[in-house]
Amino acid sequence: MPTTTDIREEILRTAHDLVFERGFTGTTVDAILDVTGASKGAFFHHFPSKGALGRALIERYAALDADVLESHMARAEAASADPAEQMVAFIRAFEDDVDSGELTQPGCLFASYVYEQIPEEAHSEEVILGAIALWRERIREKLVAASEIHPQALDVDLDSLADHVWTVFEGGFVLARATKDQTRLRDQLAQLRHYLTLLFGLRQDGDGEGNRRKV
Amino acid sequence: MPTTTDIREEILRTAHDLVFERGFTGTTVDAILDVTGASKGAFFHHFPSKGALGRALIERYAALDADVLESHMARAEAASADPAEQMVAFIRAFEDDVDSGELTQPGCLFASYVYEQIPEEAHSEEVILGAIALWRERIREKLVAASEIHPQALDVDLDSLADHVWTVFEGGFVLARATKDQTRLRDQLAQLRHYLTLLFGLRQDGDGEGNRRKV
DNA sequence: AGATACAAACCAACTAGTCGGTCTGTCAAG
DNA sequence: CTTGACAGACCGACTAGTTGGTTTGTATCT
Repeated sequence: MPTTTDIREEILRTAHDLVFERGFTGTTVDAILDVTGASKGAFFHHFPSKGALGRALIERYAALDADVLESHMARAEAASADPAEQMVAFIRAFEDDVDSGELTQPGCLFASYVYEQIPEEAHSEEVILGAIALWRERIREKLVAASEIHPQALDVDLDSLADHVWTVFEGGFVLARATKDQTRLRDQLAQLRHYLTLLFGLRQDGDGEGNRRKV
Repeated sequence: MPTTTDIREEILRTAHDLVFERGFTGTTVDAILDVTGASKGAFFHHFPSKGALGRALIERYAALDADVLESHMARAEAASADPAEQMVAFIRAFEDDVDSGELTQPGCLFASYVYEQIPEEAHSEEVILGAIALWRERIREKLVAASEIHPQALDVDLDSLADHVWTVFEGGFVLARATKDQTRLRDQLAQLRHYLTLLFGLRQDGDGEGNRRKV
């Protein structure tokens, strides 16, 4: 028995898809209504304004993002006790995601928001900043631990190195979007992985050469 | 004596600024008119449609982008004969740009376009793809030459490594935009530089430690 | 005269948001 | 068990303002 409030989730879902590919400003309320089949009354019953939808969207996205971060990190932690190896496994987990076609369309709602003017009432900046900080902190603790075990080949700033992971993701998203080729994202993540491998002096792992074979 | 057709350039300039911070869809023709003081007739005299403006904007941006690529590469080539050192100098040139406050607002019009639905008639994809290809090729030749001199510490794919430079720029832009802190972009470029340094086994250069001092 | 480079009023389509009303379920009184 | 009061979810026509784009007119230059 479907509860009535499913319609809010339905709106959120389709709104996410539309905004993800057309941008927030480029997505009209009517377009969302057309796809969901919901009425205008229903929409504005659940969201006081379009800006409020924008807020709900990034919050939802940030929560999903945090889940992915945590689940992939947990997987990496299970794979090895060495924090440096964990970071490598962490990155590789995302590469595997791309290969297994996990991501339907690459991209990041944060970047999308950052390049647009989102209604003030959405207060998207604080959500985005929070997400960035979360990645930074979670990864930084690994890097600090890693640098205590492995002598760094180069004395790099671990704060910005932590950010670097996020950065390569974002850049990879843009590249994959522009070229419409998801494998480009995976290759970029591989480069990031190589950097960490070199920095912490790890031996090359499983897949033979540092490169992926072309698919 | 200003020629009358300056108004087209004026429109282009202000449109760039507005689109750069609000996105293309979020920038109305009227808004551009308000800032420039131009009339609607003037606008549609120079541009058959808003989509045509979008086209002119990326073309212009791509040309500027190519100039920056070439000028910075030329500077790097003048600094050293070693292609690996040139790449390092190339990256550092951009870091210096950030430090000297060259960039008023960080970001990339390509990324902005990629995250929006731009009118078809703009054919922005081909321009963006061309810009990416330009960076890829110009940098790849350096990397290939570098790998012939310096044994790579890790056998990475040079094609995707060439893309990686572009990727880190794009990611750095998003990071700097989200945090409204340009130094984050510089730090990300530094990480990229460190990666290349490690990969080609270069000695650390001028500024002592691999990190920048905090500003 | 004819082309170029504008200006300004104008338009149809679309925009987010509103508003009166309906439908459904719940819960308490009779 | 029935009835009636009430609340939340939802509908869809409507509106005020905005959107990209057009039309008509005009001044200037060749």
